[in-house]
Amino acid sequence: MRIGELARRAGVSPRALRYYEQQGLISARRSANGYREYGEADLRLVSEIRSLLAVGFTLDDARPFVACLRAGHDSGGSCPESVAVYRRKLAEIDDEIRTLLARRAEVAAQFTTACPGCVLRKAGES
Amino acid sequence: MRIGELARRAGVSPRALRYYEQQGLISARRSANGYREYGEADLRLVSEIRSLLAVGFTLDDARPFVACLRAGHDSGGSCPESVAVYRRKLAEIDDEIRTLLARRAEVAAQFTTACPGCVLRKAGES
DNA sequence: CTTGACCTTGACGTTGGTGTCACGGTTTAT
DNA sequence: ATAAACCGTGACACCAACGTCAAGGTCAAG
Repeated sequence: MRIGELARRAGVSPRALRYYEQQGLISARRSANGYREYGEADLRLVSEIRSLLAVGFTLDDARPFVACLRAGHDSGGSCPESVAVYRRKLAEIDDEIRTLLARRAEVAAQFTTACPGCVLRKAGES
Repeated sequence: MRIGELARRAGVSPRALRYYEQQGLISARRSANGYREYGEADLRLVSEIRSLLAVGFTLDDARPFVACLRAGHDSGGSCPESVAVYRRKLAEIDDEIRTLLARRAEVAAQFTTACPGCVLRKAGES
């Protein structure tokens, strides 16, 4: 199939697919006229990339997963490198959550300090 | 005082101060040679901006706070517009926290699905 | 034969808050 | 007088994942 069809089936833009290729995540053989030609396996690769991007992974993070699928594994996340990325990502997310919680507390503190009483009323006045 | 001194005292770069001015957050009179000349009040404005940026506010968010200080209030957060920003920001942060929690759960789910058993071991194998 | 839908590469725009030149004038100290 | 440190404006670089033209080649249908 050509890029337009793969894009439709995967729910992405052709531009995105060219970008993934440029980043070395996917590849395509070329037909005589220069058009990219994809197989069914590529749909799986793109789907994997998409589901990873959807949960906050970067394209770089997705690399080991794609490599894992290409290596013939039925799951992109079953290779050691992918597992490492999973762990790192979970740690990163936990970090961000902690940061946000701390930030929330700090904003709330600044708020009450700057305008005591405002917090409880719906339209605060100084 | 000139831009270099204000920058040092506020712990920012002169570049940042020029940017704040360009964004309409601070202003400076010019001495005969064209140099920006600041007063003590400007240090307070910049400090306010910094403490807001530090907790994830944008420069745009900081605008009402600066206006509030300029209007003579002793706290940048005591004006109604600032209070509105505080509320909005708290809501945004809460949203981000919820998003991150959901994302964390989803990543963990993908992880266990892709590689059941990997989660518990330190060096997972497929 | 021409419209129109598809494909190609290349390159700039987006977002925020600066960093980092370039190029030139001013001031201060020696 | 001259070097060092300061100031000015203007403009490109950054990060990520594309969107959106530009300018053109390809191909099937009518």
